[in-house]
Amino acid sequence: MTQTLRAPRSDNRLPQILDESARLFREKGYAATSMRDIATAVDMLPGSLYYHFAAKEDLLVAVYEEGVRLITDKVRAAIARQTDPWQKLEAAAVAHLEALLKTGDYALVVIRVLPQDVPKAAARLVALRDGYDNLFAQLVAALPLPPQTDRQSFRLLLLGALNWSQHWYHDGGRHSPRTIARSFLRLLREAQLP
Amino acid sequence: MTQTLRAPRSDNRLPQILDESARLFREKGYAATSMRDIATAVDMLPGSLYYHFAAKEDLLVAVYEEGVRLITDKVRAAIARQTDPWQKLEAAAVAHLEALLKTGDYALVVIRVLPQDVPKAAARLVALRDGYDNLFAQLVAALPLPPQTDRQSFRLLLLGALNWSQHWYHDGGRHSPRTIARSFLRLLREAQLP
DNA sequence: CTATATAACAAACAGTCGTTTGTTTTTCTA
DNA sequence: TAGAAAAACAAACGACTGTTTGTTATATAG
Repeated sequence: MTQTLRAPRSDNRLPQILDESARLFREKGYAATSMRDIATAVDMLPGSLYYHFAAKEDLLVAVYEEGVRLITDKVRAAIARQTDPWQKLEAAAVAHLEALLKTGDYALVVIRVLPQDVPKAAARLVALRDGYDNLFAQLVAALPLPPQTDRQSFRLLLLGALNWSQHWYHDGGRHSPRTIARSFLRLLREAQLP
Repeated sequence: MTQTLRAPRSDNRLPQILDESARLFREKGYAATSMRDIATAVDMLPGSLYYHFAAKEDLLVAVYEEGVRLITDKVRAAIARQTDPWQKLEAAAVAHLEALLKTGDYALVVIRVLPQDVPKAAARLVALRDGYDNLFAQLVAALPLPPQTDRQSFRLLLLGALNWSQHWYHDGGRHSPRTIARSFLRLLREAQLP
């Protein structure tokens, strides 16, 4: 067999394209970010981007996938270090929020760009998010809660509040992502204590 | 004094323009909605919209203001019917969520369009939102909570979860906006009971 | 009835959009 | 070092963008 595929060039600029795309998609949103914006940011001509991505939507999907992968990895790693169900959930919440607010732009794109903004790729984005949501559903399922507790609402309450924090969080604030996540969880946990 | 101002025409089409703008801004977002989209929806020519609004941004601000007014009115009315602090908050949460998920498009534009999407009007939008947030801050301040409770986190947790519900709520679901708001509040309240 | 403010049309403006095409430069492999 | 693949440039395509301008129809007040 002949080696038909060549190794990618060493100074690959694809990461840079993704980085700047993530930054712009997060800052301005998907629709308001033009391919020319991205091209300018990476110091290329607009057409050159189409060597790496067939369409603007594919560029977003790539950023989105990387964002989901990033959050998922962080949360999985955080969970693995704990054994107690409540501590697992707290670790997950902290990791989730730190991924959103500290990791950078990829993660924020995931919760800022709506699937409906990218009709042709919407189903793919929704599937990616659902897979992640399932992670939290399992954590909540493992909690020792009173039998009448609505675990779905519990998950939606926590995850919604965490995701919404992007709108009011700012870097120099009194609370870090870690303390925010912890104080949310404390408010929720005290409900279930004797 | 002479009457220089004339009464507006009876079949004023301004409400229709606002309605369709709200619908489109909610469905597609601000950037992805064109003036031609709106003009088509109200069966006008694009240029005719500029008789009513000087710019696209002004159209958004008008929708946004109406949205804030709508939510605020609903919540204020709901609060007024209650006396107990917890019941006031629950009534406010229910009204808030019903305004978002049942009232229509105006209210959703308020939490779906980010101020940063409209640079020239951003400050105005932020001010409108802050005024509304203050309403909830007062309700939380009135709650009989243990002294060590972080009331700011409490408010952000509740309001964030309520606002995020737009992303997963769908009309035919098992839970109505009212039951969602109530179950969120129950999860939060049980923490503070003896 | 007529004057006038209201509200729309009709048509275009310059600029930007995502994308395509053909060509050139750069880099790695054999 | 020659050849090929990778990665960029250069330039344009048609469609669409927010907006402006001049004109026309319509309703209402005097």
